[in-house]
Amino acid sequence: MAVANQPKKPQAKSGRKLSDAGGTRRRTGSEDSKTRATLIDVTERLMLRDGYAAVTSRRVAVEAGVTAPLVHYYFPSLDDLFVAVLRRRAEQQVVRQARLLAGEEPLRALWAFNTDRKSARFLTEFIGLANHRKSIRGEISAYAERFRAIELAAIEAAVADGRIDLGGLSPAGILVLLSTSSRGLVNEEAIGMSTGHEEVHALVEQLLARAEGRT
Amino acid sequence: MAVANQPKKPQAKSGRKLSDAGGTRRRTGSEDSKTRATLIDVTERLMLRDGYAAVTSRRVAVEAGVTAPLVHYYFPSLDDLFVAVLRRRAEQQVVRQARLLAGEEPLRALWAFNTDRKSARFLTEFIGLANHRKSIRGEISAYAERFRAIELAAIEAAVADGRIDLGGLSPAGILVLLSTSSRGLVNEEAIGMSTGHEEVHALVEQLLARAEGRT
DNA sequence: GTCTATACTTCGATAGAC
DNA sequence: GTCTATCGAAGTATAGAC
Repeated sequence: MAVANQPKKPQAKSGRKLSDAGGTRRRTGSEDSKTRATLIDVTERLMLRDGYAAVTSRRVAVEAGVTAPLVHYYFPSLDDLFVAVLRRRAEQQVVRQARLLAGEEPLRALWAFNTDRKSARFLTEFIGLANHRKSIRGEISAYAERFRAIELAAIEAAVADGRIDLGGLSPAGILVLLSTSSRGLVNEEAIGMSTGHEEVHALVEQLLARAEGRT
Repeated sequence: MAVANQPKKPQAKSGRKLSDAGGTRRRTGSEDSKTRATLIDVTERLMLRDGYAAVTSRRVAVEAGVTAPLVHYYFPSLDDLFVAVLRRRAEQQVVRQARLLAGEEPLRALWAFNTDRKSARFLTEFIGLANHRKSIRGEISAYAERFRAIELAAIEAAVADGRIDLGGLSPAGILVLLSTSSRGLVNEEAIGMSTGHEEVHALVEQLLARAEGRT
């Protein structure tokens, strides 16, 4: 008999809030702790290598050489950890993106930016995460939309001053088409698919050449 | 968060095997059991609603109104369950796809087929799963490549007999471009993104009209 | 300010009773 | 052919010692 799982306490049931619901906030590690940064690094690596579902406090702890509870000291809940990764990454990307889009060939830059393995994989993981953890969905889609808005503005500006010529095609349409397919390509590649990939790259290059000149 | 709880068994560390590694296969439920079909139904629903990471034997059991061990009776490991979902779904889709692609407007059919919410969400979940559970990655990408090959053949045939005119653009390139972006669109939509979506649909319609005629 | 001890829950999976 | 009893590992999270 013994030990059949007794009904435990009502116990806050892990209600998926960021940090703390509204009362007694538990203590957290300082923003500029080296350990904290390491935890974010490790989480990034895990997400890229095995997907968001592979991120657990224990695994992050092992990879970082610390104990699991320490992870919760810096990030009370896993959602907090994911959000920290998202924010750090987004801040870095905003800078990189601005530099790239300012050049003579914004479309080509966009394609390069979005086919970057790391960026594409990240965005995909976060989209999957947004679907799974509704509590951080808003944060994720807000960032994604923000990037898109910046890119759209860059393309529209380039069309306006004649740096690129889309032949009358919608800038927003082209942007989304390129963004989504670059992401898709990288994800397919990651699982070993390859049919048609070379052809898309050639096709896109052809379209970019037509819009921005040069072969 | 669910995530694999792999037994630490000595068992050939060569990675997960489907069903049984090589000896004593445990008993399994019959292929045509009603319960078995229900478990696959429930798993599909869970994957669509909360993502692959939300699929646990316990959750599946609750939703199906059975006990958790019964899930393992039909599907010794969770990977077996995922593979069953994949196979059943793929078989259904092959039929649907063949019917659609045989028509006068294969490109339009392709776009419709791939922007179907359920299909797109599924493929995305399986790609994520392939990344997370490497043991079934091959199975997943093999199916995806098989679908792509069929689609490619359909497009090439349509180009050959003049039903569509791609203006010299690569059929494989166009195919991958449409497939990846349709999937991306659906996923973005699922998390609440919308910038540029209308424009892509219009853009694609424009391109399809050019290739297959008609407005 | 940082980390350890530890609680409690849920996981995948198995053995063997019905 | 189906389900109960139960295991041991791993999961998130909290309290309180340094």
